[in-house]
Amino acid sequence: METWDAPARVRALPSWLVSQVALQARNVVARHFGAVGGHRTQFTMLAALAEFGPMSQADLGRRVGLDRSDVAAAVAALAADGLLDRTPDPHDRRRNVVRVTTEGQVRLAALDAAAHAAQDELLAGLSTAERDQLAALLARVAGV
Amino acid sequence: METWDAPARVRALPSWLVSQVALQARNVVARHFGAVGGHRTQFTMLAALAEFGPMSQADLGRRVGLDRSDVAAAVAALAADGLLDRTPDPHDRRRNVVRVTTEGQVRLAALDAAAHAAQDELLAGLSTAERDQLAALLARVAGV
DNA sequence: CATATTTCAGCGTTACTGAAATGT
DNA sequence: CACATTTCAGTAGCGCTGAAATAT
Repeated sequence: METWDAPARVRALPSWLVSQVALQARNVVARHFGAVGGHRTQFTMLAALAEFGPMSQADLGRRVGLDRSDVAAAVAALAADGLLDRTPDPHDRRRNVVRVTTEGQVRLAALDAAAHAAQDELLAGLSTAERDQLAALLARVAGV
Repeated sequence: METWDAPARVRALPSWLVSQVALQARNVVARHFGAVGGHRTQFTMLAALAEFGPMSQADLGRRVGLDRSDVAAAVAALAADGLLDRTPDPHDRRRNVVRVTTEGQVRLAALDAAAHAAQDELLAGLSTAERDQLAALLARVAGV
């Protein structure tokens, strides 16, 4: 929580501020997810499969904004842990159909709780109304 | 500017939103700085030296939140380009005293203009009041 | 033939660690 | 002796590219 008194020209840039907060967020979230034995990528992928149902790896990547390449690696790791199930699509044999297992749903619940705890720690200095305001503004900039 | 319809659980996380915006910011800023022939790191370092005067590399790193290791490399590159001047401190011969050159001040002005253009592009969807609100909230979370 | 999917090997950037050399 | 500074070599996460193999 040290303050390094950055130059005024830098401190005034939203792009710099958002990068600083993103760095903090990355560290806080990684620590909370790590305590449950998971990663940021696992959470987004399991959440997408739980919400939208089984889909191909390419669709999964497009859903959560992850590269096809990284999805392949993450899916392989999650499948190895039994958290999701990867089977060839009989209708289009280029594809793998990916679906969450029961074990995966348990992991997702744990990651969800960890994610919420991380938000509380990250945004400890803001009121509920301010958190909502921040989230709304960020969502508009992100185009989400 | 594609929207991939992320899962609700993920989309609602400020930590995820801030990371998405930080990624956009990184790309926009890199493009604008690149057009001037510079980097994000150069800007923060030159700005700190211009605002606070000559200092050691360690102090410079603490100012702008950069690692000692990365500062050494960046200072060497900037010194090679004549944008700053690095001389041994006569009072403490472990240290290098770093100061901006005239050429460095010219580059800083160009980077400053590029930075502002990048903010405009990044925050195009927000009003001036909303940009200020976002910056204020981010500054509080960042602890700056 | 053009296009799409999965997979792998590798790159660039950012933040960081560990350790050596030098000096206070 | 403990500590600080500079520097280098190397690591980890993240986002990405290029290309091969496979299938539509």
